[in-house]
Amino acid sequence: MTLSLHERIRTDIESAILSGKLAPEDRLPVEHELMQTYQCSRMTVNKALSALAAAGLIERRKGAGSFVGRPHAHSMILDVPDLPVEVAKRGHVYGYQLLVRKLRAAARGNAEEELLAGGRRLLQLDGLHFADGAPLAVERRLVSLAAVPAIAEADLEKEPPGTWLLRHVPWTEAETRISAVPADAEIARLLKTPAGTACLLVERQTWRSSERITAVRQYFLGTAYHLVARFGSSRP
Amino acid sequence: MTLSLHERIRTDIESAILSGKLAPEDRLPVEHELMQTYQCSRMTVNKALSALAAAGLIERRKGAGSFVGRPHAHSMILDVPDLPVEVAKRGHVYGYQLLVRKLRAAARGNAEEELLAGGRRLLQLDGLHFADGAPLAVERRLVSLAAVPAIAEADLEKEPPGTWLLRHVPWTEAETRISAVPADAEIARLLKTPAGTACLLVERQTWRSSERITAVRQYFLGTAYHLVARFGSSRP
DNA sequence: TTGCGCCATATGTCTATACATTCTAAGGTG
DNA sequence: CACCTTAGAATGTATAGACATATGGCGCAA
Repeated sequence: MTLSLHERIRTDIESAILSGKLAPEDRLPVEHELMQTYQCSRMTVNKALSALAAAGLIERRKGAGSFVGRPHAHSMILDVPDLPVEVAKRGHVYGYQLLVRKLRAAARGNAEEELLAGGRRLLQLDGLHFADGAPLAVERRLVSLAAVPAIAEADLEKEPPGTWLLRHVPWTEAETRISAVPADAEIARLLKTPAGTACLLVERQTWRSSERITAVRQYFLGTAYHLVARFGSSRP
Repeated sequence: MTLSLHERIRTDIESAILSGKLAPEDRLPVEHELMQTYQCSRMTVNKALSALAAAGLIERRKGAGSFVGRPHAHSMILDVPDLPVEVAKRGHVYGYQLLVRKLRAAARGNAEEELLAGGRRLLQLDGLHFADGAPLAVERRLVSLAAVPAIAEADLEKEPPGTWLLRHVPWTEAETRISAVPADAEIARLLKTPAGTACLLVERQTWRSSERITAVRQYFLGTAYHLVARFGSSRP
């Protein structure tokens, strides 16, 4: 793969930063120096530096120069995978079974559900995810019909609602809460495991510019699933 | 705030996509059309579209055109906070107790430990995190003395090693694995909870440009702690 | 009808230049 | 010494043009 010039400049500086050759707060060469170094026009250098700034690796200050940004030491990139894809990637056969499909109003007094419903009805979708035929996770999802009317006609028997939503509904904001809980009687029955088994609980809500789209609770069998978050080196 | 022209083009298209006016797989106007629409040069249009492509909102195919991308599993930002700070933020009093401080060689046959040690010795640091006096998490950490010789002299009785490392050792890469496990006998005893209690297990390794620095396992009391990850489309 | 090659189309990259905007530091003044 | 002004430095934005390269459709030939 031959890199274009601005890509080469970008990766050169990127590796200098990641290897520690350039420390946080260090000043980068100014654009005119890089023009000399790479024998190219300022626009090309600018494109490389702008990309690094967009990625958060450097900070550019008009009139002052470009500086290596401090690594925001407290935030990592968490991949929020599509389950069928993720299961396949781990070499298993994915399966899905829809258990409950129910059009209903928001539960009275449940502020979460009322916010999600937005005055209209909710579609409740409960289901089971399987890996190699064994239960992997129980999913309880609510979808706002106000936000996604099209889902009323979707065929969700084979394709899990998460995948359908991923393919049809763009979102602008999402929040995921991760915790560990013991399986209650029903979760345990569905996952074919003793009650009290440690489960990874993933709760996620998604919005499209302040309009709530869906809220989901996924109970993963603790021993069968894990999430991975990364910082660094995985930059496209 | 007055947007520059390429920002205006970008946000125009972005909102058209997010609002659903432009559906996934739709074709965008070609660059020359946008030049007409906005009465600007091709470079300006190109900058706007390139930014959208870098953000994953659109896909550009040389020779074919630009297309709205399928909404895909966005990566989310996971806050991995410093525990003392996080506990204080939730309004509790933080405490730490060092249980084990042991200089030792890597366990024979344990590939993980041997990689971390890099031929030299490891510092093993086990401890307990408290919130309002109640056990919150058990931590088992290994630090490479090859990478961080200074930690041999650090006072780690009061300050947890994670905080010390954060303040003294820059790192470039980290990987966190999150799962749910039942507490074994020892974890349960330390957390003052029955054996088998659901615990959130956070395993993290950090590197400084391919040199391993530290590996840590933290067992959180499931009912007392959770992690939050966010995705927001608002770019700075 | 099928397959191959060509060409219009669309994006990718780069140049050279121009002017705007913002920050820094030097130097002069009270 | 403190404060203000100002010149220069550095990035931000935009233009017009040039050549490179991948794509897909159309027409021609076997």
